[in-house]
Amino acid sequence: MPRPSEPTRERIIQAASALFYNEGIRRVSVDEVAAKAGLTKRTLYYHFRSKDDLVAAYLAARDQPNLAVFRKWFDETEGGVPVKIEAIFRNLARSARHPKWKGCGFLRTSAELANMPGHPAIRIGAAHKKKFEDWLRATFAAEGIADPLQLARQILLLLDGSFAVVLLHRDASYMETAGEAARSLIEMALVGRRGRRC
Amino acid sequence: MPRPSEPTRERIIQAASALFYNEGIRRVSVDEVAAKAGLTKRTLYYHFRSKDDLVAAYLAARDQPNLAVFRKWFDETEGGVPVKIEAIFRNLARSARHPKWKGCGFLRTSAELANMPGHPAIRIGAAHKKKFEDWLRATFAAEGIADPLQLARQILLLLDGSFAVVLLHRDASYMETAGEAARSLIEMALVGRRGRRC
DNA sequence: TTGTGTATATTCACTGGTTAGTATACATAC
DNA sequence: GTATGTATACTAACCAGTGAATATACACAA
Repeated sequence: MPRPSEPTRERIIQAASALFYNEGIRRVSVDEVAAKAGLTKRTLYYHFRSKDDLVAAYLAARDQPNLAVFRKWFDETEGGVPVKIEAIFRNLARSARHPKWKGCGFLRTSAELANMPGHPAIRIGAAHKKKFEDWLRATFAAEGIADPLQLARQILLLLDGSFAVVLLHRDASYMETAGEAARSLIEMALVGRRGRRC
Repeated sequence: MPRPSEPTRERIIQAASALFYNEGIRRVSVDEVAAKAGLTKRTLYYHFRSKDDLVAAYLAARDQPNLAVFRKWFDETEGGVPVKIEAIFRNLARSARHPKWKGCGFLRTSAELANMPGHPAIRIGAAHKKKFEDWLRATFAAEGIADPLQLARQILLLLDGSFAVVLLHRDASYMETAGEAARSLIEMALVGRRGRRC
């Protein structure tokens, strides 16, 4: 089967994704990934230059799907922007209650590789979060909010904070608390939109 | 030197602390910790039952000092509670600009050990964050805020979010953004304190 | 149609290094 | 002479990456 190169590469990324997300980067060996993908380590090294490359590919494969889910949750919720953003947190809480949930793969990888600041996987994670931040910023700008970037960053901080806190305490209700804080901040910014006063 | 058992144990924890915080848990070997402490691995295993034990001791040693720093930053700042809390974030931003800063040791450990939910180190991390949350709750309760626990958790989410985001982007200004969000939320809660209306 | 060269894809078996934890013995202090 | 504390030397497993060989598909020539 020399020709169909893509399915093999895809299969390796799927295997790596499951293992790296569930057990962490350094805890998973290249042999384990290869075994899970149903091939040998040597074949894996034909498709990826190094383990670091594979880690980067694992995160790159999660970039678009993750963003798409957030947008979907936003779009499918009826109501104003505060409610639609809060819905993202509520849906996230629902995910986080599944026993296999283990936080945000991007953040956990950046925590585990904190001593390698230039690592390709960290750059991919940073770019991913920037994309989400920019989507929030554009959403708030369309609402006429005065400082949409500042608000976008505050919501992002609440979101990533809830990933960290829920992972530590294994208590998904923190995500709903974060969602309420996010709604408050957005509503406050909307009220101040036209310089209204009490 | 058989007698002075405490200094040896202390020295091991100091060495472990520096290495685990800077490089992560799984990246640091017990041999490295022993070497940094100036003794052999066998001696280390006389004082600690296992590497997991040592990791737990590393976090336990950071519990009280960390909380003390936050309280100090709060106490030494002039002004109301919103400003005093914001000062914590500003001081944290200052720390985070030092090149050796690598986020919150508790959160990074919980991210790295996410597949071992009952690990003693994770329990110590969770207890640490609960103590901070409770200190915030008591502080807000003393101000007569209606739901002090909810507000405490929102501030905690912003704090831990800023640890995660700043570690990923290496941009400490997110901490100041989080501080402004925290101040907004507290001020909003203070205004609503007596059920005031516009 | 058939033979053949070449790029693609895969495997087996290995290297050199690391790692958590231990068996045993030795030293010091009281 | 016994508790405590330290060191040497070891085990058994693991792990990232590689050398050398092999198998398949396809393009092109005879």
